[in-house]
Amino acid sequence: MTIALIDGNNFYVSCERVFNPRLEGRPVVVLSNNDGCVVARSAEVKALGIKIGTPWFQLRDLARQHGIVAQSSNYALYADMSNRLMAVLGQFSPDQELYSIDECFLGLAGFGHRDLVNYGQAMRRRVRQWLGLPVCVGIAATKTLAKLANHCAKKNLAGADGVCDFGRIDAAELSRLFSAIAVGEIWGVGSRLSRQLAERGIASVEALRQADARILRREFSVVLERTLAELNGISCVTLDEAAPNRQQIISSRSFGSYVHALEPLQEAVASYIAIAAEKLRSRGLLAGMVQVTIRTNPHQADSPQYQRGLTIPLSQASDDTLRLTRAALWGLKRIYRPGFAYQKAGVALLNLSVAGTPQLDLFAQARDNTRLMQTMDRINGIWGRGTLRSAAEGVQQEWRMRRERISPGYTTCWAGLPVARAG
DNA sequence: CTATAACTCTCAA
DNA sequence: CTAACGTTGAGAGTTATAG
Repeated sequence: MTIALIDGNNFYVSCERVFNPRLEGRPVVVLSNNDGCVVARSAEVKALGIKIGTPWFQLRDLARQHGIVAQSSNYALYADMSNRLMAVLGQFSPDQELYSIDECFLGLAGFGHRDLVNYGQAMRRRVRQWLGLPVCVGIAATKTLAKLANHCAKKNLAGADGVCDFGRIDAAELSRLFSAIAVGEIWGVGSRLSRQLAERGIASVEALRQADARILRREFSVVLERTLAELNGISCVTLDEAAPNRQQIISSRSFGSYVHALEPLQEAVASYIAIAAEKLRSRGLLAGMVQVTIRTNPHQADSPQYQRGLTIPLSQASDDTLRLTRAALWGLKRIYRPGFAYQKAGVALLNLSVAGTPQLDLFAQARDNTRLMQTMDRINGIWGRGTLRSAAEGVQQEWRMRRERISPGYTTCWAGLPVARAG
């Protein structure tokens, strides 16, 4: 089996640059929701040593000093660019697994072996020409190795020019290459495992590859044992083209500023339910349980802390925003305590089942507002989310998150387009 | 006791 | 100007609970 992993370079930053070429060559970061932390960095920012996840307010001086441009994240834009990216890459293989917003695997079985580097370069050229986005390509025998090859392509290791095919590198050179890569770069090896492995003298990819499977199994987990097999070219993680149905749908956000009273919390929870329920319906699912959570700011250690959640089972699975909202607000009332500065609320839809095969409740009373929901989704699909919404979501919504540096919805909203004035 | 639900921890992007 | 630290999803392993 041969698998390619294609990954966007600095994806969010690159999306911003497509529509704002003045950002080209300048240090650019994209911030998380609420303009909180750095979630994407241009090469110039990485060169300054700024780490992913750094709170933006800690960077103010450095940013001024180096002229760093910060953008609020614009997920509508990135999702739209992602769809286009996946469509272009899908032209290169009948077997495609969408893995994340900027990554996909392509199955390259039966593509021959000599031309794969060229084939990868062809992908890069087409994506660059059609979308303006830079990507890198990793090619290898397993998903884990393809991810690692992609890392090499990004870092220009082993003479890669944006494409790295482990199939073209001989065993001795591969060993040398792997000895120079930290074990934490491996897919599935996070910070904790890296530390524990290092304590046992396993610090590089090569060291892990040479490790004993039984010992890894005993001292760590099945997962790491699988990773080891994958590193040695034995495929354990299959290419999944059909995305499985969701097990849960979550919508949670921090507030733009602290919230104390119950009413704004109710508005936020109702709004988050509306978002989650819309996603639920778009996937043709029903929720059997609704979970609601609220919490204060855990970073503010000296102010009173409170965190609670409650899961509410529904008598009958539903995709009706109004019914789900009632359940969530019922739960919120039970967990809410006055006297705290709430920083975040969230909802989750759980126990999901496929619509059309409902578990009927003999004693069911209320009926879902199916037609109303369809109408609402259609209107909001045309005019934007929240155009038609339940009164529970509120009007002013002062708790809404900060997005002070948002770019226009270039591909998703007419108002976002720069207009050339006549005369 | 077992089976499962509920919860915690880890990882990923 | 202030003050300010993300979101969503999954799987494995552990603990609590029901029968």
